[in-house]
Amino acid sequence: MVEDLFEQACERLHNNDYKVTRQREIILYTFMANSARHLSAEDVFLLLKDQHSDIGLATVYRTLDILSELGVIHRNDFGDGKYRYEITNEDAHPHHHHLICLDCGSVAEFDDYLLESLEAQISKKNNFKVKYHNLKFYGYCQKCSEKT
Amino acid sequence: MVEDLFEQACERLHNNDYKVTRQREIILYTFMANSARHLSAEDVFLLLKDQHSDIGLATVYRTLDILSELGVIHRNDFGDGKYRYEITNEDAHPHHHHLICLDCGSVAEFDDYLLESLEAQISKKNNFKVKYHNLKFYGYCQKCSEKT
DNA sequence: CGTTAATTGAGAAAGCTTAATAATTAACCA
DNA sequence: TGGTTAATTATTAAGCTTTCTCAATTAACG
Repeated sequence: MVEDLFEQACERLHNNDYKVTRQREIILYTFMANSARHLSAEDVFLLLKDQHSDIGLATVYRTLDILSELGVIHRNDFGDGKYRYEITNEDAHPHHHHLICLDCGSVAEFDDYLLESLEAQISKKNNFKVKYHNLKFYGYCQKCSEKT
Repeated sequence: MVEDLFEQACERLHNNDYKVTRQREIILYTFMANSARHLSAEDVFLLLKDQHSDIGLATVYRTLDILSELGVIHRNDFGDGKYRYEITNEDAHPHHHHLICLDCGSVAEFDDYLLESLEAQISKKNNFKVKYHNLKFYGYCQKCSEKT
């Protein structure tokens, strides 16, 4: 199952004329090992620093671009000035959206089955071909609510 | 009505110990005169270039921060690397969300009355105090759909 | 009006991301 | 299996939006 994700990613690289390089493999494994987190480019770079200090920051950025273009990872913008990525795994963790705490910055998740019908309505009403949507709720998580 | 917006904004500045300066007035008028657009800081700066070339870019940024903090304008992030602002006018143009064309970058709008109940559900289910939400649909506008 | 603290303009600096380039390497084929 | 070729890489510099610094200016209050 986990291996499937890796194999699938390599296949996508191959099918799109990208080479399966050591650096790309390592970055892929990093996302698989941190599937619960939302990693920025620098997060990834720092995670590699000990074991793979030869991998440059620019390579991390380029790899994140390619992997998100291929849908292997998903790019999020939580409004904190940097993009954050998470591995895509529709089986174990289907399409979802985010709850962002305005106080501590923590990110929780919720699934979005409720949005499907809304998307159809919007498309029809506005003559707009929706490809994807993006929904974020900002507020205060339980911990931060209790603090005050 | 239009004057109300201006008066209201000045009042909010005053109530929050901000001064009503010439620069802030001019930037406010710029937003009122471009209520249909989503202006970036540089857009505003360029609009002022002819008549008010003495107003610096830093002042524009600072003013946008204050006005959006006070809710006079609203800050949008359409994912193109810069923030875009529009004047808030709940009477003439109630709370709404955006349809962003992946081809030409145009931004259309739709109202969001459908989201209110979803927000309540999310709050309850996740123990998360929602303050506001942000919904964007990405896809292709009618024009760009017809091109192909 | 004079005083005072906020605001301003200009330019430097920060922070994230993207090029440029010369050296390295994955992938294909003989 | 080894040679060839074009993609990929590390490093460094550069780009872009936004924020900071600071001396000079100005709005607001009495």
